[in-house]
Amino acid sequence: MAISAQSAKAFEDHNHQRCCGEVLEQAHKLATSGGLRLTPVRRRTLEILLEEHRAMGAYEVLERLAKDGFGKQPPVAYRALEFLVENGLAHRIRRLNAFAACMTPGQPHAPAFFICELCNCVAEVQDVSVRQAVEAAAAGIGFGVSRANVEVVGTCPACHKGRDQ
Amino acid sequence: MAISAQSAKAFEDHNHQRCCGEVLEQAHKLATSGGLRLTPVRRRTLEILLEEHRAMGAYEVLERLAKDGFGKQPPVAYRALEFLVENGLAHRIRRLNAFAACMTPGQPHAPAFFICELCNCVAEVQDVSVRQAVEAAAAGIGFGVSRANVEVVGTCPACHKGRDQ
DNA sequence: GCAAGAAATGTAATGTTATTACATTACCTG
DNA sequence: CAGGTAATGTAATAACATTACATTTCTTGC
Ligand SMILES: [Zn+2]
Ligand SMILES: [Zn+2]
Ligand SMILES: [Zn+2]
Ligand SMILES: [Zn+2]
Repeated sequence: MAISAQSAKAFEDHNHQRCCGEVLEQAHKLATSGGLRLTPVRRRTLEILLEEHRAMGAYEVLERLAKDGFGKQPPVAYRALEFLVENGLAHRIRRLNAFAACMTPGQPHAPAFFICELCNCVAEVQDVSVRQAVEAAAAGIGFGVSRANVEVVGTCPACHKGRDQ
Repeated sequence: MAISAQSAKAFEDHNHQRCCGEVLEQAHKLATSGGLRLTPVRRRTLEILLEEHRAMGAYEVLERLAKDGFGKQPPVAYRALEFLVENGLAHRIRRLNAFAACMTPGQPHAPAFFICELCNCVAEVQDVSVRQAVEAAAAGIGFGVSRANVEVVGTCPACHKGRDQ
């Protein structure tokens, strides 16, 4: 049995201010050490994604950026988001046509996303056993994995509880 | 270790005529026994999806349907596709904004999709261990799973071989 | 410091995917 | 065959995403 289910901050009571702060700091470190340019739009985009543990559509991000004085056209948001995704600072959630900040930037990645269909919160979990199962299945059919999306829809602990009343 | 990687027809030499035929027959059975109405548009849509082991966009399906004398507007395709998905005769591949015929309709379902980024073919694999890993991860964070998307991008056996020359 | 090139940003236009709303037709049921 | 329900057809629009190109900012070798 492989190591499984790490903490899913999104579903736990936690100091979110600090939670964001840590991720932003980590992002900053990665930028300086890795030669990435975390420009104002990009940084602001990451901050916006970090505000809540949920995914945001590109146009929702764009609206926020426009209010903050950045450009008003879709490429402004899409470019910033693309940069974040390519550099491991955000993830794209295909199921939602949306983006979420990465909660463990810079670390080895095999994320699974758990999306609550009631409150829309999204938890990113680094789960080795899911990845291993995918790799094993791929090996069984001679498939070479380059990227895997694991997106699970259901109810988060809080909403799950509420529903059973 | 759980049972893993069943056959992935899409990646194997096989009698595809027969492969389609079986799925269509199975779909027909399900329809009659389950009280589903597999109307002409819906049946034709399924046939179109079955022609190749790849996913098709709704507008691509629509074009084909229109040529066959059905309606020319998006809802024609989207409705037929929605019907097929809801009744387990097709799957939606979020990663591709596209749809693929289900290769094992009527049977218990925990599909993972393997998408070749070179030839665009898509294999549907019923893999218990992937599902188990997802369930375990979910249990670990108190999440109640209702649906899971597992979509893996990479290279299929044929393309993988070709690339190593 | 300052030109030349590269990277990032801003904007307009357009392409692609998906849904809403409503009229019409086909189907079932008594 | 009337009355209700499910399915289909069409128009309009919404939501998501990309291309193309002008402009600015940053870097780098001199
Ligand atoms: Zn937090
Ligand atoms: Zn991550
Ligand atoms: Zn086949
Ligand atoms: Zn299936």
